[in-house]
Amino acid sequence: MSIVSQVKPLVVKALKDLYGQDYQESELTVSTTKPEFEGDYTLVLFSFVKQLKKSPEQLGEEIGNALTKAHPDFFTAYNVIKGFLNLTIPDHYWIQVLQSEFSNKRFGFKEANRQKVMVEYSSPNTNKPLHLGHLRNNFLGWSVAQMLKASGCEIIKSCVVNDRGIHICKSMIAWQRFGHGATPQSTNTKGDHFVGEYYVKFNDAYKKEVEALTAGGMKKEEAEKEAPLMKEAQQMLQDWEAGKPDVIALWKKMNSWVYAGFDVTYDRIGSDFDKMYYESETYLPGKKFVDEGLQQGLFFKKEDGSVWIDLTAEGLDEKLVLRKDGTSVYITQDLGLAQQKYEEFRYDQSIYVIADEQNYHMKVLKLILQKLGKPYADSIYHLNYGMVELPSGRMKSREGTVVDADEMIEEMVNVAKQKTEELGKVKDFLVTELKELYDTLALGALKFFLLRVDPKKRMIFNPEESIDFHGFTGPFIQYTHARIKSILRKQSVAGKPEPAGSLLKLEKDLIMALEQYPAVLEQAVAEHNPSVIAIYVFNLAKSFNTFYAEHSVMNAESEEKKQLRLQIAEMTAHVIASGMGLLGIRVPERM
RNA sequence: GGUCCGGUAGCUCAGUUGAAUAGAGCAAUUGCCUUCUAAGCAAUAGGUCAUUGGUUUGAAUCCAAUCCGGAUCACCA
Repeated sequence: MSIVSQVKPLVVKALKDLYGQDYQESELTVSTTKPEFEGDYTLVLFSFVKQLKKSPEQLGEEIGNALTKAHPDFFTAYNVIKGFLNLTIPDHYWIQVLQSEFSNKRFGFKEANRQKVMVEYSSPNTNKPLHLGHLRNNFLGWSVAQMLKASGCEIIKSCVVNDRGIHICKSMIAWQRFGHGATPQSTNTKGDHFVGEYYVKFNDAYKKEVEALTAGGMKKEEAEKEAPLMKEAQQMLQDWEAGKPDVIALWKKMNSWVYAGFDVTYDRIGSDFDKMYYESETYLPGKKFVDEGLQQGLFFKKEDGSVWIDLTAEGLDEKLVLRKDGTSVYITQDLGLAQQKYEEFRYDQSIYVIADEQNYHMKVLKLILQKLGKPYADSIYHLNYGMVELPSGRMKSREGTVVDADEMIEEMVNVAKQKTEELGKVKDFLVTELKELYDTLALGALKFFLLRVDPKKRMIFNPEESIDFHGFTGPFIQYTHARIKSILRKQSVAGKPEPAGSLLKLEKDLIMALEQYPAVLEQAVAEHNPSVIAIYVFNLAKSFNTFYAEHSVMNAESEEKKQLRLQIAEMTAHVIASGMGLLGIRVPERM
């Protein structure tokens, strides 16, 4: 149990005993004491002033006095400054916390709670390679799943592959026209990049066709519809839906190239899935929702045969759920997929990791399911995150301003290699060890960079400045871990160390920080927010480095001190590794 | 235009269930490697918390209005 949750009931009781007033724990503000004041935890007194009709100073004295008298083992001192009661918790209490948890690898984690949570993330298109935005999605989804697992949930990670539609046909047309039988193998290109190039080629050629038509006097809008390439793509989509064998064969071939490419990237970044869904298989079942909605009178049919739902009462618009030609739209597919997922897994919660540009879509999806009375409707949670932008603005595939995921990782590995070589600390590493270290550092830097910011916020990525390896970064934390491990290799913790009397300030700071890990985890899970962990782990690492520069572990003043510091070091390493693990970041033993 | 999100140091971001002098990192300046890894530590400097008004003992945080930026409101997915 965290300190705060132990302090609060004692304060409530003191208030009751002293003034006969009942307060809820939620009415109390208890936080760690600011470093410039004496004490460990602080109670804010202002909120009682009015009701109890006493000055803050007087209240502080009375409560502080009562607490230290009633619990001399827990509160050893207090002071009152302005409206704040600062309480001191004795060293032996902190030492006890340390000794009971320092070797607990599951510190902060919870036992299984029988909650089943589905996390859908990544969800790529098969017509282009992954970019920086996808990486944010992947890292976020994977991390949130890991956090939920640590909090006791059973997790099903799923991925919906967008493998059908007009955009896929564009790549196919372009390859037929311009490919001349080239393959990823023959051109030595990663499959997803190979197909992505044809998507770009299509758009270039299409643009030219449109220009030619408008030059001939046609309106732009009309030209965009009449361009031969577009007509060809549309025809291909129809052929695909009709199951025309040669089109299906081409589609399968090109998709297999893309999947081979994706697999390499997923493997590299550590994304994995328990269940794959393909839109080519799930886009049809949604249609039965349309019948259901019509029967319930929830949907209505327009004269042209298209089906709609009226959400104006909810402050939204009329939303199309079925085209006039009877084919399904995006929302129809998603309705069907939600049902399919629920039938298969009977989840308690279903988390969709999708960018915030789809907030409206997800709102409508949930609303429709609620109106249809689906039992799983309320358990849908849209974990929305902001776009990753460049200093010049939003990334656009068509304008070639996307930061490609594979290239990004490669560049990070190069930076890691270069910096490591400059420092020259790992000359005795084997080639395979070096490779692993560079990967660990590169991905650590990249993941930390993308996860340290609140997911809900848009973030700006500046490729000029690239990603740093100093300060608030993954490598900084990884370095701290390696430092600790270096000590522990030289001197391991003895079996049953004795309490070491009083604590120095920096020792206590570290134990206090470590003690907060479970509470931090809880908050991060509640908010579905890995950045809470990232910030915490960074501050912990910083505290350790401050301590490290000031005090020696190996040459501590006494054997007791040495054991105490070894315990602190070991627990710090555990918590760093644990927290980073929840972010999907590995920590090296040496670097 | 409707709806939603955001605006904090030169830059990137914390802090937003109201609480002490608004915090980090980067960039800048300055010290510290003969003892556990200097990818580190310590220090200096940098702020009209978009603006105005309100609520409050107390506001970056809550409310209202305004300004600026973004997303979305497709028979695309």
